[in-house]
Amino acid sequence: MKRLAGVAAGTRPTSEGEEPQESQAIVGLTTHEEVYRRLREQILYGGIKPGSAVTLRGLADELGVSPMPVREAVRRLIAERALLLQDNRRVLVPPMTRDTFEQILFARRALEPELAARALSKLSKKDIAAIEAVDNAIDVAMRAGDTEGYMRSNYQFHFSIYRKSEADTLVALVESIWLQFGPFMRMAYGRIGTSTIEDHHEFALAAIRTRDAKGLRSAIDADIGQGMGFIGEAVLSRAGP
Amino acid sequence: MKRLAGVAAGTRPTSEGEEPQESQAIVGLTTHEEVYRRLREQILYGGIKPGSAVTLRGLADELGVSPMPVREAVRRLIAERALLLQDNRRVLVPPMTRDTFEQILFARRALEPELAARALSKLSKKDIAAIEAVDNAIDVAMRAGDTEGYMRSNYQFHFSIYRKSEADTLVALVESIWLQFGPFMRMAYGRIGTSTIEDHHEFALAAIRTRDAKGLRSAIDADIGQGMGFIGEAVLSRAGP
DNA sequence: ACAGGGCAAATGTGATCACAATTTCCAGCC
DNA sequence: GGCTGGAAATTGTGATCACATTTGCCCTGT
Repeated sequence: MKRLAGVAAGTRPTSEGEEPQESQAIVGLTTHEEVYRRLREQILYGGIKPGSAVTLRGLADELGVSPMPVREAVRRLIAERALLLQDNRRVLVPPMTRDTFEQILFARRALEPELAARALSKLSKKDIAAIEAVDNAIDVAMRAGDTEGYMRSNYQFHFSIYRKSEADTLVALVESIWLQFGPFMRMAYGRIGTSTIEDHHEFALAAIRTRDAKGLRSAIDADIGQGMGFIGEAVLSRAGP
Repeated sequence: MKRLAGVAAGTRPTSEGEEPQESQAIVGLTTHEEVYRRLREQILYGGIKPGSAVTLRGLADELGVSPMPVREAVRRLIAERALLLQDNRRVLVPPMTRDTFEQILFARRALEPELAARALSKLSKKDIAAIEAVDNAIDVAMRAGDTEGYMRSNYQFHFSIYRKSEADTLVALVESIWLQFGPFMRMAYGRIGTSTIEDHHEFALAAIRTRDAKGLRSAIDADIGQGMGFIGEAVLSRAGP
C-alpha cells in the first residue's frame, strides 16, 4: 500500500497496482508519521474547520493507506489536543471557547517571549536573513489575501526563531498550543480577511538585529497580544460559547 | 481478553479461560485507556527508571492484553513526551539532561503559580479540608520514607488545587510536564531519601485559608524552586549529561 | 404531516497475522 | 582470548478481520 503521494485523488475502493511510485514521499519515514505530518498541517493551517468530525476510514481512503497508521496519527494528535475524542468516540477538531482561548493567550505570553530571548544569541547572520525572507513572504501573502500562505509563513517566522533556542521541551509545549488555535485562527481570517492585519514583526526583526533581548521580548508579546486580540474579537465577540 | 486486573501475574502464553472476572476495573472504559492510566502512573511515580526500554509485547503480556491497546497507549504517552521513540524505533523512558531539567523548571514556574491563583477563589471549605488531608498524607509518607506514597500525595496536592482553576488547557500542559520529570524525581528521592524534604506546603495552605493570591503564588513558586533545586542537585550535580 | 420504531450502514476498538528491521547470541576464525 | 560473521529471536509497523456501539434513514402508524 502506501500511496499518499497526491493530495486526495478521489475515493476509490482500496487495492490497485500502484505501489512502486510514491513520487517524492520522504523515504525512511513510517506511514503513520507521514499521515501525522499531513494531518498536522491540515489542522495547523486551518484546513479543517473547528467542530467538524474526522473518521479513521475516511482519512484512510482519502490518503490511500490502511486505517491502521491513521489510527496512530489521530491518537497522537488527540494527545496533543489538536483533535478531540468525545464520549461517543467520535473524533473532531475541538471547537474554541472563550475560556480556552484565554488560556492559550496566557500560555503563549508566558512561553514565547522567553523562547525568542533564548534564541537571540544563537541567531546567525544567515538565520536572520532567512527570517527576513519569511517576513517578506508574510507581506506578500497578506497583500494577496492568501490566508493559508499567511498562516504558513507566520508559523515559520515564529518557529524558525523559537527552534534556535534549542529548548525543545518548551518548543514542544508551544507547538501543542499552536495546534490548538490553528483552525480557529483560520476561521477568523476567513471571516475578516488578511488585509487588515498589522505587521508587528518588523519590531521583532529590529530587536534581533540589534541583539536587544528586552525589545524582542516585548515585540513578540505585542505580536501575540495584538494578533490574538484581533482574531478573538473577530470570532468570539458575539454569541461565542 | 482484557485481564489487567492483578498487577502483573507473571508471564504466561496468552489464552486461558478467565475473562469474566475483571475484579474492579472501571467498566465502560476502553482497554487502551486502562492501559494508558496504568502506564501513566508507572511513569509519574517513578515505577520505570529513566533510560530503560519498554516493549509493546512485553507490556501486553504483563498486563494480559493484546499488543494493540498497548500500542495506542504508548503512542499517546510518546506524544505527551512521557516516553521517547528513538530512531531505532525503540521506546524508552527519556533520560533527563540538565537542559531539559532547566526548561521544565522554567515552565513550571511560568504556569503553576498562575493555576493556583486561578483556583483560589473556587476552593470551597470542603476542598481546603481535602487538601489539608493530602498534606497530612505527605507528612506521613515523608516520615515513613515511603517514596512512592510521597510522590502520589505530592502530585495529588498540587493537582487538586490546579484542577479547581477549571483551566483545563493549562492543566494539560502542566500534566505533560510532570510526566516528564516523574521518573527523574523518583531517582533523586531514591538516592537521597524523603526525610530531608522540607515541607513548603504549609505556606501554600496558609495563603489558601486567607485567600491571599499573591502569597499563594509565591508559596507555589518557592515549593517548585526548592523541590526542583533539591532533586536537580541530587542527580545532576556530578557528571550529569 | 409528523413522530416514533427499527433496520442497515458506518465507526471505533481489539485481535491476529505477516513482514522487515533491529538486536541478541553463539559459533568460528585470526 | 577477543573479535567478526551470520543465524535466530525480538520488536515495531502495517493490513485485515471481527464485533459492539452508534449514527442515519426509511418506513410505518396515527
